[in-house]
Amino acid sequence: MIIWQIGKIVVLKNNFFEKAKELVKQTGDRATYHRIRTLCLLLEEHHPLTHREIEERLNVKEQLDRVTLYRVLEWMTKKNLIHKIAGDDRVWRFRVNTDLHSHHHAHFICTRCTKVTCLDEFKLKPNPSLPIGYLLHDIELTVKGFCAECT
Amino acid sequence: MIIWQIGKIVVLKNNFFEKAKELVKQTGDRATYHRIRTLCLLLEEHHPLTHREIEERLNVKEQLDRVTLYRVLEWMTKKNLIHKIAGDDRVWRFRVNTDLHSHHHAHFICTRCTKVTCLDEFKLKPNPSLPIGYLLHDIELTVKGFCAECT
DNA sequence: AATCAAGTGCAACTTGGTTGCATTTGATTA
DNA sequence: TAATCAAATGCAACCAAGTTGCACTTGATT
Ligand SMILES: [Mn+2]
Ligand SMILES: [Mn+2]
Ligand SMILES: [Zn+2]
Ligand SMILES: [Zn+2]
Repeated sequence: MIIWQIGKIVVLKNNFFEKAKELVKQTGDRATYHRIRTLCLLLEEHHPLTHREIEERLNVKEQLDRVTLYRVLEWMTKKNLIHKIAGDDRVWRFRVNTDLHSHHHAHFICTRCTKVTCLDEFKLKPNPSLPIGYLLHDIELTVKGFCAECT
Repeated sequence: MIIWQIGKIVVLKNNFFEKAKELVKQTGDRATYHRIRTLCLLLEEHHPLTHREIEERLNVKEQLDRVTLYRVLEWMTKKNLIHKIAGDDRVWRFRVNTDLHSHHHAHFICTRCTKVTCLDEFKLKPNPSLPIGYLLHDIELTVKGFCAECT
């Protein structure tokens, strides 16, 4: 447990590496270094990240092939450790699924700076009416506009 | 005004070319052949089309450069003649904006056949609460699952 | 320590979309 | 009707996100 202090803001930084390791092991698949490291990063983050952003952050300390990262992210999505969000710039953004942060909420995307924010306030009604024969898997609600910094 | 009959279903096919021409002229910008032709096609269609799908349909009769089509679609979006929908396959889909078909409704995307259907039934509440400083421009609600043909 | 499928790195590829620039065209004007 | 000229188009080259194939490496199991 590390404590960061930025100005007057105190941030408690939990031991995300151990948490990530545990979560990866729980899937039953191999607990590889890159899987743990990537999940660890996503656990730390407060907003969804693109493949590029993740790659840049991870490559600061140790090299990681971009194809491997694509496969790691794909695997984590399949294992429900993370979820991905389709942006207006045709780029996926990834965010960890925790108990607190399920993917049943809306996302805000700033059309000026392209940053994505999760709108946890927004609750969606779980069973909308669909045409006959249609099967619902997921609902994605995206709000577009300018964020506080871009207004 | 042409009438088509498929089995017992009678379809009235309006003069979309003249309608398209009129709509393009109303913008004040140049009423070019490709703009009119593309809008004409989208007026006829019952569901959103990708750039590819539009290109294929238009190239049946006369050649049209793909870059020009990209620019025509971009222009029509800017002029609010059409709107585009972000799909899970990282491909834009375009659909005409008519008075009846505003873009304030939800879209269903089949994750098996990738077809997109407009859910005109779905109404969205117009003013959701956002964090302070955030400015809303648009809401996009996408429902994912299997369509009637893929279930 | 030996085993071997699962995971990784690398190169080559695919695809949707963009950019720069020379040529053509549609509305305006003479 | 012909001249004009910015707007629109066609073409080639480019870009970036994501995928595929295959040889090499590694983590769990024995
Ligand atoms: Mn989210
Ligand atoms: Mn629509
Ligand atoms: Zn912003
Ligand atoms: Zn389908």
